[in-house]
Amino acid sequence: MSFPDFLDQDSTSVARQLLGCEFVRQLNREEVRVRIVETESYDQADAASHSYKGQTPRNSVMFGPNGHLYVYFTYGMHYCCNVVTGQAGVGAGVLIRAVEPVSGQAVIQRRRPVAGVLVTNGPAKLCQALDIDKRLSGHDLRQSPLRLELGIRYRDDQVATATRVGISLAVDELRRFYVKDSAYVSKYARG
DNA sequence: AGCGGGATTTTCT
DNA sequence: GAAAATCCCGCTT
Repeated sequence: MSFPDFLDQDSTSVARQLLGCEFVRQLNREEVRVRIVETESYDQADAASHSYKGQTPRNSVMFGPNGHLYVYFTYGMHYCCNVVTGQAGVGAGVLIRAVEPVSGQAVIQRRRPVAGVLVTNGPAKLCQALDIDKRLSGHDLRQSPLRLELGIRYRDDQVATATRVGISLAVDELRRFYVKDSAYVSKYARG
């Protein structure tokens, strides 16, 4: 598998295309592979984005080269991770909201001893499962110990578009994408 | 199935 | 000093 070649595009377009891509995490000689099934896009013109008010020490990774990982700490307790998109100098990225395990389930289970889909069906849960924290913020996803690879490709009829979760600004924008038939999605649109 | 609160600390006003 | 791109538990319908 190879590294995605579309990360220089608009973050909303990238968010759709990241569905089906895979994270490969090296943890103490063991490999964990997960497939991305839910994403949200953020960029500088977006009032809900960390980058909306310009570059700060916290969000500076979003303004760097695409293909790096932006990890932020929130609610006093949780880490969430983004794939940085677009051109350097512009603050944009895609929040990874849910993944489904492909291999290395035993390692995930050890880090998150909960049942079923609860292991990775949310942005902070998957960071806990994959041992992602601030140490990996700014990491280049072309390299170990955390790589991003092309995986499977979903057809448009397998993908739902929806509003984002957990924000109070720009709440109506359709910037969230998820795989309709995945049990690991954090929140399904009502209907 | 849905609501409400507590945990806990970084970041910016 | 308040809010935060969340999660988990307990209680109510």
